[in-house]
Amino acid sequence: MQSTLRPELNDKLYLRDPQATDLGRKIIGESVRLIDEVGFEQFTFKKLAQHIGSTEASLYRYFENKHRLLVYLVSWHWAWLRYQIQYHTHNVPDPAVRLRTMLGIVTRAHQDHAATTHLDEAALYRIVVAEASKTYLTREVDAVNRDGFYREYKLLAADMVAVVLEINPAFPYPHALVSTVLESARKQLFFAQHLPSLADAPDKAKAEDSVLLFLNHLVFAVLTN
Amino acid sequence: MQSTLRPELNDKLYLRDPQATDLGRKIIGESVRLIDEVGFEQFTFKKLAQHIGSTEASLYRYFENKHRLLVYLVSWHWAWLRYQIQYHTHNVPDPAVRLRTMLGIVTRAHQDHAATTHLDEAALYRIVVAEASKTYLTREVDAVNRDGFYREYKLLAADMVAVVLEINPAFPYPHALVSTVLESARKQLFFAQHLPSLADAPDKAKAEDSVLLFLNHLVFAVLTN
DNA sequence: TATAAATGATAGTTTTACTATTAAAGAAAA
DNA sequence: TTTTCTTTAATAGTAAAACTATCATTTATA
Repeated sequence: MQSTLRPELNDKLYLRDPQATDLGRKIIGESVRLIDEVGFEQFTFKKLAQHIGSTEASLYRYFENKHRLLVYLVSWHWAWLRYQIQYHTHNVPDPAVRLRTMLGIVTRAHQDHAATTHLDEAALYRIVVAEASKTYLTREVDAVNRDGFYREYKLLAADMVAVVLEINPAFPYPHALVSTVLESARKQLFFAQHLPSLADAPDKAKAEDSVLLFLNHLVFAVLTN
Repeated sequence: MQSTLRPELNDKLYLRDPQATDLGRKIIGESVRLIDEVGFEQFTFKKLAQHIGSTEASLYRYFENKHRLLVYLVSWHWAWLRYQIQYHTHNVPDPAVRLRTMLGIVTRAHQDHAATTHLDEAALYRIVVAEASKTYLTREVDAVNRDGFYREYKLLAADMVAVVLEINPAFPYPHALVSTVLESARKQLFFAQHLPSLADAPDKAKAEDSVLLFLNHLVFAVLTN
């Protein structure tokens, strides 16, 4: 899986490839645990260095700053989702079934436990839910976008748009629908945990299932109307 | 309008009521201009103090920190939208028409130019689009929520949920639908400006109209299915 | 006019987000 | 096996951010 996923990631995301060295892999693995624990705002390179027994200066040789590291982690997640989707849909002829599978994977209701990697995927997903918006809600969006840093997300969205159009070629807002669904998947999960009156998830522990039901209902109602 | 809006805002949002004093109103007015200009991350109390000819220490007497100030500004916006909605829907019998009006106001395609206040509403809306998520995407969500800081947003959402249920009382995900629409309204506008491949807004200048069309399509397709 | 409250001026602290320098360690090449 | 290159560690330092504290002064209020 590693060799399948790694080369996909834009090499501008980092200064030095973190997957290529021991320290680099420690940075990735431990940053996921730390950000999940303290949140992105409280997360600093200094703390991370302490956790892995290294120094701030060394970390700066891998990532320009912590924001870039976040973009890297989130991109890794999108690439990983995309891989899972391709794996589970590549020989499914019915586009509706494929879209359903996609939604399952995106909400993580359908989880792959098989190929576990060196990083804690569940923790990474929590990070994506709580922090992914911060990758683009900055003044530097346009500059960052120009460097292709949001490629993984766009590729995932494009794959879904293709299926949407296969189901309903006349649907006039495929891009908006897909990005709304992708954003909503995370937001609804976050709301279920923290602002439950904004969601419809009666059971916090099974929030992912409720969100999946909602999104399925939403998407298929819109596309078959 | 001021007297209608002001008392609605949770008084825990601030340390000293900014609407009650000259300095307070300057803080609100100028912070909207500054945040719109430099973005929330680059915005500091020091810069704001310089802009209004005051000092950092004085600003800290009004707001605990810049995050609370952002929550205040965003809450003001939600309260203001809610006021507009009530004004424009209070004697409209058809819930579908009311919902349509609500969506128009929420996307700001339908604008009220009449009651202009001491703050730049267009700038505030840009702030809401780009920064509102940051009001709840923090480690302190739960604590902040306990203090009722998200009340205005929830009230707005509740109003919309009521109309949704009036149109389709059997619809199983009214809260999720409404919060998805509210979030999507902002996100799609942001995407239209910065990541256009994630939106369906051919004309950047008229993004609000495209977003409104999309949301109307989405909501009524889902509710009448 | 006395008194309280709000603001301004000034200064100081801690933390963050870096950058720079030099030394040590390890790997690869000669 | 020595030389050379690259990577990391250790240490130190800077500028700015995010506050807090103190006290003088202005402004409002009783």
